Parts: sequence; C-alpha cells; structure tokens
Amino acid sequence: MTNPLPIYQSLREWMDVFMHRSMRGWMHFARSSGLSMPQFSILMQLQHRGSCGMSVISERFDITAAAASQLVDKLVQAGYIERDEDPNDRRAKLLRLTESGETLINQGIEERHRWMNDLVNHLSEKEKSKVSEALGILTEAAQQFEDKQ
Amino acid sequence: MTNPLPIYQSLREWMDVFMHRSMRGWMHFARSSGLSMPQFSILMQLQHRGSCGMSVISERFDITAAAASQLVDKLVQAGYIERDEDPNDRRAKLLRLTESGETLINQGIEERHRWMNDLVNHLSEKEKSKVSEALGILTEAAQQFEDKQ
DNA sequence: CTTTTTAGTTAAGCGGGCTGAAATATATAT
DNA sequence: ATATATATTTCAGCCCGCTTAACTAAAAAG
Repeated sequence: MTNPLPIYQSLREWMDVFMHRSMRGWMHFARSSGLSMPQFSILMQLQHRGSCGMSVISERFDITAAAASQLVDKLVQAGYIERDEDPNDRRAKLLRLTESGETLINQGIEERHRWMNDLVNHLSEKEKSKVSEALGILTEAAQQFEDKQ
Repeated sequence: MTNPLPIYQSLREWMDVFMHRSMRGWMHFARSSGLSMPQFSILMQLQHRGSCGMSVISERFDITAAAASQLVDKLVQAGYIERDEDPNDRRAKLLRLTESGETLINQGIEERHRWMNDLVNHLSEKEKSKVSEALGILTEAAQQFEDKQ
C-alpha cells in the first residue's frame, strides 16, 4: 500500500493524521504545565523566532498591546520569560526565554517527537532513509519559502 | 543540502518548521471564524473521528461533562453541530457536524493545505515523487499505530 | 525646545471556559 | 420493584484573555 499516490492526496492524508495528533498533544502539554494556550504560544514563538519586543508579540498574535503586556507579565512572573529594557530604545522591552522557559518548550517538543520516533521505528531501514530524505527536502523548501514572506 | 541526514534530525527540523506553521494557522483560522480554540477543537475532533457522544468529548479534552455540554451547546446554537438523542440509549446524545460545520473545517484544512501545496510546487518532479512516497509511508504507519492505542 | 509619535503599562469591564454541586432522566443490577 | 449507576444539563462562581481608555516615558520630527 505504499504505491505511488498523487502528491496532493499524500499531503492531505498525512496532514490530517499529523495535525490532529500534534495539536492535541500541544494543547494537552500546555494545560498540564499550567499554561493557557495563548501563554504557551508566546513561549513557542520566542523559542522559534528568538528574542523580540512586546510590539512583535501583539502583531504576531493579533492582539492589542495591552493584552500582550498582560500575557507576558504572567509569563515573567512564572519565571519563563525575562523582560529587559532594550538598550537601543529605552521605551522598548526585550523579551527572551529564561532557562526554565527553554526547558519547558523543549520538553514539549521532545514529547511530540517521541510519537514520531515511535512511528518511524516501525519502518524498515529502507523506508527510514526514504522518509528522512523527503523530510530534508521539505524542511529546506519550507525554510526558503518562509524567508520570502 | 539534501544529503542524508540522520532521521532523528530530519524529523526534528521538519516538525519544528511544520508545527509552528500549522498551529499558528489553525489558531488564526479559528479566531477569524469567531470560534474559540476549545470550540474549534471539538469540531476538528468530530471531523476527524466522526460522530460521538458527549462523554467522549469530555474524556478526550479532559474537561468535566458540564464543560463539554456547555461548549457543545454553543456550537449547536451556532449551527455547526447537531445533537440528537442516541436511539440505543436515550440518556445519551449523538453529536455530529452539520453541513455548515463540515464546510468550515474543510476550509481550514484547505488553507493549511495550500501552504503545503505551494511548498511542494517548488520541488522538482523527482523530489515530489520522493516526498509523496515518504508521506504515504508515514501516513500508513501512523494509522496502524493509532489503532493500537 | 516643543510637538508628535512610538512602546509599553495599568485599570475597569465584558464574555468565555471551567469546576463543583444539584437536578433530571434513563439504564442496569439486585 | 427498588436501588444504584450512567449520561447529560443547569447554575453559581472563579479565573483568564481581551478590549478600550487613560497614563508614563522616551524617541523622532519640526
């Protein structure tokens, strides 16, 4: 049943399975770590795109500056984020994950990962190498693609 | 740069890019359709796993029966879910997506899909077929794997 | 130097998700 | 037939995210 399917269909099926799994997993993980999804998303964003200012948060999540400020404040108090003055612009703040924040997100990634790993471990060596190559292709394409936006 | 990477690393990189993208996309879509994430997740669950009773919702999302009932009620009033009596057990309810609910979720899938499609369209024919095959392998593995849990 | 714009904070208030407790109705067990 | 268990609903109350409006402070423009 690993016959060549049209790529459109392969994508659709894969995304269906994978997205449900990973969304559910993340939400569960966020909850179990005592964070709301909005809070958790901010940590993910900082991990993914690195340090940024408050205004970036409000733009990226499409919320007001006030909402961003309040959300971030909770994360600061929980010890997951550090909020320092931007040396280049004393109005602005620089947000970055603390070690504890980093650890938390990495744990989440690790869990999500474990599922995929278990999955992949059921494959033959040949299948593994095919999958590995294909994911490499996709990742590189995605990175180039992101840059263009 | 599509040299053979260890599969562990390919997975990690791919998931990093992909998960951020798709999570963000889903949340944005949910918000723009006027639904909260919990509400939206219920619709996704119904689309993914098909019709079910109220108790399944509360178990699956790890919320009380009361919370499930309230969430579902809003979705019923919004016209996305139909809530009928289960003919086999008159205490229970059978929840299923209405046409409008189905359409909504499919739109979301379509959007998520479009990104992947654009991505894949940057690939050569040869790369496309490799990716297609690999995703087929993964999807099948995932489906077998799910069944066992 | 004054004015205006930009970055962020604070507070009041709305609506939403969630829980616990109480209630209803049906199914199951004895 | 009665007692118990199960599936769901309703309600009061809490916390949280979000918005608007008012405020502070610093940068940029004139």
